[in-house]
Amino acid sequence: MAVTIHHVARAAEVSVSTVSRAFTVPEMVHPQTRRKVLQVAEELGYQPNRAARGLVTGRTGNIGVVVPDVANPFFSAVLKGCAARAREARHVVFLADAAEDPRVEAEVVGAMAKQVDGIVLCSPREDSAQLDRLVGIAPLVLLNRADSGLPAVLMDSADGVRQAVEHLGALGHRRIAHLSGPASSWAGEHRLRGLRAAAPACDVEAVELGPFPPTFQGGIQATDLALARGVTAVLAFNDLMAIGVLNRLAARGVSVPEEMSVVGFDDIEMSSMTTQPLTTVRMPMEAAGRTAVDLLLDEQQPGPQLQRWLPTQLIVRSTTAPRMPVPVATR
Amino acid sequence: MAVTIHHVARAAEVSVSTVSRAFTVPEMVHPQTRRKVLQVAEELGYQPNRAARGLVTGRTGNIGVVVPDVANPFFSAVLKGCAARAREARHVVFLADAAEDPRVEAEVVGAMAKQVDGIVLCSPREDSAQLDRLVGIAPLVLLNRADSGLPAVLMDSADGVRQAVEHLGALGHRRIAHLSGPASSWAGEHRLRGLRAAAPACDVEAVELGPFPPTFQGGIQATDLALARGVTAVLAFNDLMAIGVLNRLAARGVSVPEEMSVVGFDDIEMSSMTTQPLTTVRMPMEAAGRTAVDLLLDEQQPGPQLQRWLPTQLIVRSTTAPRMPVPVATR
DNA sequence: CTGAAAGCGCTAACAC
DNA sequence: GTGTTAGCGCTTTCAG
Repeated sequence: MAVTIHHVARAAEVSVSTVSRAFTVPEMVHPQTRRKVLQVAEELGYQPNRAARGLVTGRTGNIGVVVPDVANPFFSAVLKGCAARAREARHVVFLADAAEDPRVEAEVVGAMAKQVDGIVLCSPREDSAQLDRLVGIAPLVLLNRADSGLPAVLMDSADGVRQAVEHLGALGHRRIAHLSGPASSWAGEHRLRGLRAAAPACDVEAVELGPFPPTFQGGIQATDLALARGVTAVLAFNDLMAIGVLNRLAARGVSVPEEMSVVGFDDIEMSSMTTQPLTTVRMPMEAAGRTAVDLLLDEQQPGPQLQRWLPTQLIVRSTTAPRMPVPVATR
Repeated sequence: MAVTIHHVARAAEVSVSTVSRAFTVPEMVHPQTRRKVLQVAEELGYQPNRAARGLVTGRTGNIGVVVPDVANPFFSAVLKGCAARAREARHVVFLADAAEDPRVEAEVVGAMAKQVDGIVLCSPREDSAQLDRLVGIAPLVLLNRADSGLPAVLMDSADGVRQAVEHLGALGHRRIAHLSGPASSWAGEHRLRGLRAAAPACDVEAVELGPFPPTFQGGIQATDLALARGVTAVLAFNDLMAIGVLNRLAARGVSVPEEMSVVGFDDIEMSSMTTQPLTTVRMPMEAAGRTAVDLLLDEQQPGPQLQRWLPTQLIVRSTTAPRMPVPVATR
């Protein structure tokens, strides 16, 4: 086995508790002793076993993060935020990819439970009842969903929708399509509510299409439906879909943004990676990850229903108005 | 505290050892006893504490993965592969984002060391000496780099370069630029060797440019240099750069692939997400992650210098030949 | 087949 | 300030 606290104690000619203290409460040991202990530890290459420590303290210094799909830029950005914040707090991140499967989600929560101080559940796919059963297994924070009275980090995408609709409305668009993602998506519901509130207020008609898979292919598939409904703009569930839409529009000879405006959600990097004029609602994903970890670390007293809303912002890349007559106020 | 093995033992009216055995060596306990134990455990919601188990068995059931940047699609794909393979082996993944910083890399290896059965180091940025110091702290597997006699998973990108050069050469390109990424990249070195070997053989002249940051911006920056050197094709370090190149070419009014062919490395998803004719060398990243975990799990006897090479493949999306006169064999 | 007991590496009272 | 000791939750001899 590796070098333990006993080896250090022996070599430094002190007791194990002194070594332990030198690491955990340095100010409690004589400076000289401390120096010697730390030096010996360094020489021996001693690193405290965090698992053993966790066993007795009850706190592990690990943060669990469960995502539906690491390869999804949305979640890898969240993950990056979590990892960064965790590191600042001298914690390490435990990751599980739930492969979009609710059962796997529950399973990994169980597997990580005792090895972490808390778990960030990103856009969990399970239903409320399943979620309830996880409460108590470990401190939980939801990201991108509010449920089961758990603390949650949420993005105000309803407001993002509002900004998008307002923008399009101001340009003269009167009929826009909303391409929804997976039906079970909490964020999707939330956006839809935002859409239904914003559309009448901006004098635009919202055509609700979907659900579609939140992918490039989903975008392709959705485009033809949108085109058939005679809209002049589409609001896609995420950037992957939006890029699919752009591709399909190009294939069908529809020019963007002259004949059709496209607005995407989620990922800022992605939109900078297409040469197409894609307008985006920027979601602060990395900040969301950081905030979720914050909540976990602060969680001394389980404040009931603690929710943190993060703002979203419309990034406009194209301002072309639709070809239809733009109504002018006549007074 | 949560429900421990003692609670189960008490409730099932057996000893802790029996409960333990029911989980770890089921065939060693009487079927009837086993059934009862497992049932009671289920009812109580008991989950073995893996940290405690690890303390005595020496094996934790955790796999550590260190990546320079989770948000990079290349690494998130690797991560996905690792997570998938780990799950199959009933292991969990411990993730650390090293933020492209060699020091952080060494640090997190230390932090994870005792909590994992082994660590996958993805494209480590540290130099050989620093790497040497990590050997022994924990079983290590390198991904995308060969060094310090450690087992490694490598992608045969030199062969990918060969395929790309051969392809371009066959189309009549005689002068192509190679945009390299970070200078310290092992994979970069390896590709460069591939390039230098392939270019003369295919009768093309390779203009080596760089190093550039392996980003969208890096591509922008590199493009102007490439253009000034009068090449008809560029081979970008990765797809992010390639997309930057495409954007910059568009901005400068250079049409692709008529006036310039662009070949990228790495990410297959990415290339399906641009409407531009981007040809790619496909890197089997997810498979690489899986393989790395395989190596870790198999690692009974530390086989000296065990290396696994994964094939790469050119995905051609555009076959336009350059405008320069194509040499025709006259015989 | 099952139970009792000895730790895994560490921290946290409790003494000195 | 420092040492001693009792566990944290679990597996694993060693006896029955």
